[in-house]
Parts: sequence; structure tokens; C-alpha cells
Amino acid sequence: MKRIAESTVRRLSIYLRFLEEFEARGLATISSDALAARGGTTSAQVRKDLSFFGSFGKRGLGYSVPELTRRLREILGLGRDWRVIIIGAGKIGAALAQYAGFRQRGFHIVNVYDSDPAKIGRRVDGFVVRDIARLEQDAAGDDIQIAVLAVPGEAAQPVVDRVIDSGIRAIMNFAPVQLQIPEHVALKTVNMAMELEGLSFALTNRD
Amino acid sequence: MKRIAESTVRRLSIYLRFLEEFEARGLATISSDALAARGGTTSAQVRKDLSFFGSFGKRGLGYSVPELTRRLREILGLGRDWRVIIIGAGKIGAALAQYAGFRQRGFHIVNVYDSDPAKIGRRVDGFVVRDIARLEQDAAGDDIQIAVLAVPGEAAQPVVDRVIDSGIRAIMNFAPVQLQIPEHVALKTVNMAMELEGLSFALTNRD
DNA sequence: TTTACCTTGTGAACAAATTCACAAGAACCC
DNA sequence: GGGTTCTTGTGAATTTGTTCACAAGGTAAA
Repeated sequence: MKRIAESTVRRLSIYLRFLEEFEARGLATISSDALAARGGTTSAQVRKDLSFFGSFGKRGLGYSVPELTRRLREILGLGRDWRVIIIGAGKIGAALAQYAGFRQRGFHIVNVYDSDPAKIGRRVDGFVVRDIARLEQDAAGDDIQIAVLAVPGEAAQPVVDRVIDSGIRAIMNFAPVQLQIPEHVALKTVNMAMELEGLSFALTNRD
Repeated sequence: MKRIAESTVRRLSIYLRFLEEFEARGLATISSDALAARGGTTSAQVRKDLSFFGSFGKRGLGYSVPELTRRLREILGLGRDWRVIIIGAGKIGAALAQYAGFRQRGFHIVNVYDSDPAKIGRRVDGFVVRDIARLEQDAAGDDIQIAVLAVPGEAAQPVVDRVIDSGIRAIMNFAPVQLQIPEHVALKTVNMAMELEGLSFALTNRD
């Protein structure tokens, strides 16, 4: 398949959210224009994004809400469950562990890990925090697809190396560092300080 | 000033992090090539990014670490303190309130708000949670530049409207919704479920 | 001072992403 | 059935972002 731009994938996620809203309201069809308006983009962009994966609409009518919803779920790989571990049982790790938005979309948290003996064995939102030393042996049997990193910056690279060694191929990183990974591994980094710097830049450099 | 791409601003943040590391190690100069290697980009990209703001290097030698650090801080608007409020005292809001990375870079959390009577008045990491009803009157006197939204999706749009009405021009949004804002307001949305969907897509659609 | 060697800064070439614009279908009405 | 209206799907045009490639400027050493 032709390489799909990251920006396209992001927009597909946005479209899917709206579609689910429309579906809940019982609407049968929606036009690219209506989808675009809600997503802050243009109708041509919506149609182009979808065209990478097929043609799902009816000319003159628009898209069937249930069908497009189903197709987008499929495209985004949401037609199945994903097994996720969280590494780091600090405040951020704990917030993620209890975040309902994950399970709703098929991301099931299986375990929470930490290296701090004071945290290991304690409960964090229903999960007993496990010793990170067990990562490799657990991962082998648990069939984990995604690891969420919520550890301090200096711990992140060693941990991510172990995560990758243990066969996990997708990582969501909340540590404020640039991780080095082989190219067959998918990585998304969320760096909150960096986002704030983007705002600071915008506030500072506007006309 | 010519419009600067968001991708450029992100990279400037990354460069700044490395520069601070180099500065701490006492290095005097650094080449665009060395900066690029750490940031996962190319030397031409580094030089192009910097060229939008001036020419800070010396041919044959590279960039002075302290000087480039200083200039990048200035460009990113980090030469001053920013006053920030957090709206939403749930798990995510609490995690953000205690996150040291913010204060380190001059982002000072002034207040934490919530609408839940059970939370108002209680302490969250040293902050007494205030009633969101007070937002407007507080904001007037407190000189707040940035609001961080950590509220449930359905509450986000009404809250952001009030935030903007009260004169705040930069918003960092953790609610999993697409916010509608006027164009003079800067907005960064961090949607963790959407990031996970990006990983799900990558795992599903690879060769 | 000359030579050898680096590394920047930047137009020009290229690549990627977005927008335009319109033919082709589909529904609906008379 | 013909005309009207709507909206998709998609090449082509445009815009935006990245990479190339090299002249210009600077250091260092002899």
C-alpha cells in the first residue's frame, strides 16, 4: 500500500469521532462537507483522505454513516482488541491507567510496571504494580502489542530498549526525551513541555 | 515575520533540549550536524530552521552553545515567566499540576479549577482547587496567559468559550474533542486515544 | 601569507501535502 | 424521460516543507 501520511491518519481518527457522534444521533448519511466542517478541514481533504483506502461514498448523497464508521474502524485497526502495558506508576502512569477513553476503543491495559520498590506490589487503579525486572518474561506470555512509557526522562531510553527487545513493536512515550528506535517500531511521543513551548512561541511571535 | 511552520517550532524545542544538555557538559560549540544527529533530522534542516530567525553560527566552526541556547529561548518565548491555570482537578489535572517539567521552563501554575463541589476546596499538590465559577473574576486580576484543559470531553467546549472570553489567548487541551476557537487564539490539543489509534494503524497497515 | 580544511547560509531542485475544479453518478421532481 | 440539483472521486495545479549542493567565510598550521 502507498505510504499514508501521518496527518491523514490523524484526520481519520477525527472523522471517526464525529461519525460515532452522528451514528449515536441516528443519522443515516453525511457529506464530506459536513465532516469537514466539524473537523476543521475542507471537503476536498476529507474525500482525498478517504480515497487512499477506497471509495465509500455515493455521488449526490454522501457517505453512509454506519458503513463509513465501520470502514474507518477497520482501517485504523480498531476492529480488534489491543493489549497494552504501562511502564511507570507515577502520577502520569496512574492517570493513564484509569483513563476510560482507552478501554472504550479496545485498548486493554494488562499490567502496570515500575522499578521503585516502594511502588512495586501496591495497587494503582486496580492494577498491582509489577517489578519492571519481569518485563521480558511477562511480555513473552502476555502477547502485548503496545507499551506506554511514563517514566522519567533519564530512564526512558534503557526501558525502551528492553521493551523493543521483548518484542513489542509500538510505543507511546510520555517521557520528555527523543528516543532512538529501530525503524520497524512505531513510536508516538507526547511531550507536554514541548507543546507548552509551542504556545509560548505563538504568544510571543504573533503580529 | 514570515509564517513559521509548526514542524519548525517543534524542532527548535528539540534543539534547545540538546543544547541545554551540551551546555551542562560545558561544550563551547556545536555543529548543525551534531545537533541534527541527536534530533533525528539533517544538518540542512537544522540550518534552514535557524535561518528563519537569523544567522547564529560561524562558518567553519559551528554554533556557540551558550549563545544559540540563549537565542532559541528567546525565539520560543522562554525568556520570561508564563502564568498558567489548570482546569479540571481529576487524575490528569493532578498529574499536570505536579509535573516538574513545567516550572523548570518558566510555566508557573497559578490555580487549579474544577466544577465538582466534592473537589472544590480540597488540596491537589499544594493547590486549593477553586470553583470554576470564579474563572472570569480571577483571570482578570491574575494575568493568566495559558489555560490547560483537563476536563471531560463534553465539558470542554463550554469551558474553552469562557476561557477565551476571559481574555486568555493560549490553550492546551487534553479533552478528547475538537475545539472550536477563534483564530487569534493558540490551541494545542493532546489526544491520547488518537495517538494510540495512530499506533494501531501502524501495527495494522505495515508491509 | 598561503594552503588545507571545516561548516554555515541559502538559492534552487525536489518531494509531499493540500486545494482546485470538474466530469461522472445518483436522487428527485415534474 | 428529461431536467435539475447534489455530492463524490480524482487528475492537475498550487502551496508548503525538505533536501541538495555549493559559494562564502572562517580556523589553523606551516
